[in-house]
Amino acid sequence: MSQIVPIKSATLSEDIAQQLINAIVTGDIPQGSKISEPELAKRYGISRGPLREAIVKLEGLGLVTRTANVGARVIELNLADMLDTFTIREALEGMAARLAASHMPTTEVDSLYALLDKHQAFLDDNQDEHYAQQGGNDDFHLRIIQASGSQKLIRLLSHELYAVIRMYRHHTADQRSDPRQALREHKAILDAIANQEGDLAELLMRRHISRACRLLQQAMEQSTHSTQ
Amino acid sequence: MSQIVPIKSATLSEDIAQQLINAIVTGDIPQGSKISEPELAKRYGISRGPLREAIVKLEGLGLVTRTANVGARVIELNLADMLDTFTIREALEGMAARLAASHMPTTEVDSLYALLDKHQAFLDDNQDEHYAQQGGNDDFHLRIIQASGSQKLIRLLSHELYAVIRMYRHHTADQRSDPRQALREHKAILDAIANQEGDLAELLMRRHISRACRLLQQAMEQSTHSTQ
DNA sequence: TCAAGCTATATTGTCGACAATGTTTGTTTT
DNA sequence: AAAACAAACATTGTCGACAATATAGCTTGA
Repeated sequence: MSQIVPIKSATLSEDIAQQLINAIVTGDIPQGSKISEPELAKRYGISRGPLREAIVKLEGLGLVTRTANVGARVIELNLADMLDTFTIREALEGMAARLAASHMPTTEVDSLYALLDKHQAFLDDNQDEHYAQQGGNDDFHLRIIQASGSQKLIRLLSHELYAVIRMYRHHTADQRSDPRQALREHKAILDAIANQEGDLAELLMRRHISRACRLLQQAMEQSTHSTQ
Repeated sequence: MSQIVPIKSATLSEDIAQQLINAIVTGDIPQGSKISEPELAKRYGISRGPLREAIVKLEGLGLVTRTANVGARVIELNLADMLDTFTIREALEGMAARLAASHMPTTEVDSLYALLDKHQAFLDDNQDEHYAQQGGNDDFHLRIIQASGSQKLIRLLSHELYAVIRMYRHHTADQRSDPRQALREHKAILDAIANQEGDLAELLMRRHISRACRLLQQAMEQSTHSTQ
């Protein structure tokens, strides 16, 4: 439970915040565990000042909860919270798809089609399936979010929600996703965006996320205790 | 530009954060202005430690932006950002209405009908019209959000987004809202929720917010310079 | 033996001071 | 006179120490 790799940011506080985010998302700092300021300060070799600022930021990201005069704890993952998280994601990312349908330039549309073709090739070759399944999936989604042009959507989704979502993925060993089905859905969404059909794009994105949610739910119900 | 009323919270940091939120939302600390740590620390009679933690929290709420080694500034209100904000609100609060249609107990439905009746009475008597127009409006919306049962929706909307929305209201003098039309829309939304028609409730809520957004937009375009 | 209260310990919250970075002012040079 | 450099100043970032609160362990009493 370590990996104290300095990320060299402008300020110690940001640096530590990023390290803590990584540590929590990957499970390096386990869910539900207490955040001890003296311990972490010693581990990272900093004082408690910037560390506390980082913790306040984590609270804002919803990765830890704080109680006055008691301290911070990493959130605990459970089914209800996961469903809650994906409800938000469905609403926001559906809206992002709608906006992308109006805003996305044709060059970016083409670029995304190329990306999906690459995913298709990965699947056909069965080569590095995991990439297409995880990173590739996020890649597509993040670019749709970017294309929405909404600064607040970008921040809420890319920087805040996705931390928790990745945390759920990391903590759910078995990922019974169906990459080919996901890719089909991605293509349908992109088609709608290319045709500037905002309503349809939103609808398809919401269904797509809802389906991913159900898959994750099944995986979680399967391994109720293996996730601790 | 003062009002240093202690709010007596468990911790100085929370206290100051709440005071700063109020000060920014009401315009006591003007939009775009620099947040000087020494100045504020002296004004509130605290040290810079808890003040900085409060500022980090404000950054998380999107009320200030920070630059490393330079400091924090209050956000600047403008049309694009307002439209962006209401886009998020439309997506999230639409989802809240949908969930409320499934979750809201009949007792709460009745209670909300009573609330709307009270608003109706206020309007008919033309007595304290401003209350029904502002506080009452928020009252209704916040209770729908509560009824969604989603902790994350409640937090995102009630605690984060609404701060910025209130800021826009405070900074836009002329509020050409049509309280009677708003009330009609509220009733329609509540009807859909009472009938457990989630799709309809979401649709109506989104239209309702979209309309409020357009009204605010007109008011802002009117007084482009009076809002500074 | 268990519960309640007290004491000792550890952790969080706050403070003032120092270091590092940005900003402003004044000077010099072209 | 304008631009570039330098020094003085102010602000932010970080630190270690102290105060306040919570937790753990021990003692006492029923």
